Amino acid sequence: MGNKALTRERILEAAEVVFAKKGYHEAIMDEIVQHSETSKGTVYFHFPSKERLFFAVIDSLAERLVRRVEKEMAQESDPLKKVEIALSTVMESLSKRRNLAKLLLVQGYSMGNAFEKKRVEIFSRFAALIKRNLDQAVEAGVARPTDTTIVAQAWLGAISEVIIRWLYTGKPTSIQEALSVLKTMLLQGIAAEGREKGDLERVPSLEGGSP
Amino acid sequence: MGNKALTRERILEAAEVVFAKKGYHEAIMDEIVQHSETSKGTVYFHFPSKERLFFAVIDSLAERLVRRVEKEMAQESDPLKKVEIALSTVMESLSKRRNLAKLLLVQGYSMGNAFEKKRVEIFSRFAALIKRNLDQAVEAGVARPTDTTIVAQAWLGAISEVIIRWLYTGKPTSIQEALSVLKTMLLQGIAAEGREKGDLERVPSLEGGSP
DNA sequence: GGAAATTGACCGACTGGTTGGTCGGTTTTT
DNA sequence: AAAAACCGACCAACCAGTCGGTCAATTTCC
Repeated sequence: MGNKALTRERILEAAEVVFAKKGYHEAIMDEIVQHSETSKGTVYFHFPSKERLFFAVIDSLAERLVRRVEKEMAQESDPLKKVEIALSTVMESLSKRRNLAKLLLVQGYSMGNAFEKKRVEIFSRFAALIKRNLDQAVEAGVARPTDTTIVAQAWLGAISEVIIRWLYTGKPTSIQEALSVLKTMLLQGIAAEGREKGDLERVPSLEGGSP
Repeated sequence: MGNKALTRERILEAAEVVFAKKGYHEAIMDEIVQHSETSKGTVYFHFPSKERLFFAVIDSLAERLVRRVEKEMAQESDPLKKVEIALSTVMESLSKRRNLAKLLLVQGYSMGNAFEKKRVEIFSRFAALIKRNLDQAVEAGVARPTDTTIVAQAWLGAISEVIIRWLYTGKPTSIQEALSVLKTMLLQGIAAEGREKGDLERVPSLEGGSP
């Protein structure tokens, strides 16, 4: 088993699972070791500490998600649509992968203050992504001029909260529906006054899968 | 110093400070003991475990905040204004007391999964408070009909996120300003279509203190 | 009234389980 | 044969919770 990168990946995956399930403190290194089918020595050969391992997991997940959002957005040119797509993509990804959601939205906190920097850093990446397009929407006159930094943050907070609740209580049963309510509310919250009715109605519901 | 209630209170206050500063796991019982100027035996005489002590702190803070919000709302009868007041009061309280904000918004998570129930429970109290008045606003035709449960949750999430960021990065410098941007956005997000312009503009900025 | 017993609040030295991290050694790769 | 990757038994620090005990205030009993 001489493939370094592969072993590293196995450890990362095991860590993702265990951290998501247990949270930082309750995740025991030995469990990650077991789950990764390597050994303690190996884990510590690849990652210098529990903390760094955790960060590596978060980073890699966030990276992938950002990439995905950027890719989806690139398909579209209308700024308001771009924003919509960013929202949809984030919501959809988080609601489809519990581990991802738990790690990015919740478990980080359980590190205590050590995590704050990291969390701010990661949330900021998404916020920046959204803000950029909000600004364009404002410029195009389709969104009301406002502090887009705050709005972007607030959006993430809103999404985060609704998904967290869903993760832990199972309510609402249909997260898709909730997310579409959410999206309508968020978009209306920034809409320019003179917008036509249709613009908000035609929100493409996050695809509901196959019938 | 034979006053039981007083000692209990001292311990609660010490715990509030230490938990807010360090988070659950990094808060060491001995530090709370020291800070409370009692003894380990006494702390464990009043609270059966670290976890229970933490819950007691949170509960007491949440209780007080809910009371305050309810009291403020009682002054007003217009449902939309009530909702506004609820928003303002929560925002103001959280932004004025860092300990409160940290404990209610952040540190709870650091307990790991044990806390989720509690957190959901507490957030739900506030969400219910907001939802109730949103429903009335919808009925009165001043708010667009929508899933008010989701909206209430989302609002809390948005507030929470903006305040957390402010707590940890100090940005934006003026949280008051941010919160008023936030409030405008949230209220516009639920406004009924036919609303007059003035209704959203006249948002009473969270009092900015004395000049 | 007051001695004796009881109770309730408080104290802090100690402990034992838990768990991140280490290290000497082995296997695999180059 | 040197280096890189891997292994897992072991260690030591940390800290929540315990427990034997003090002391003052009440209550009981003569």
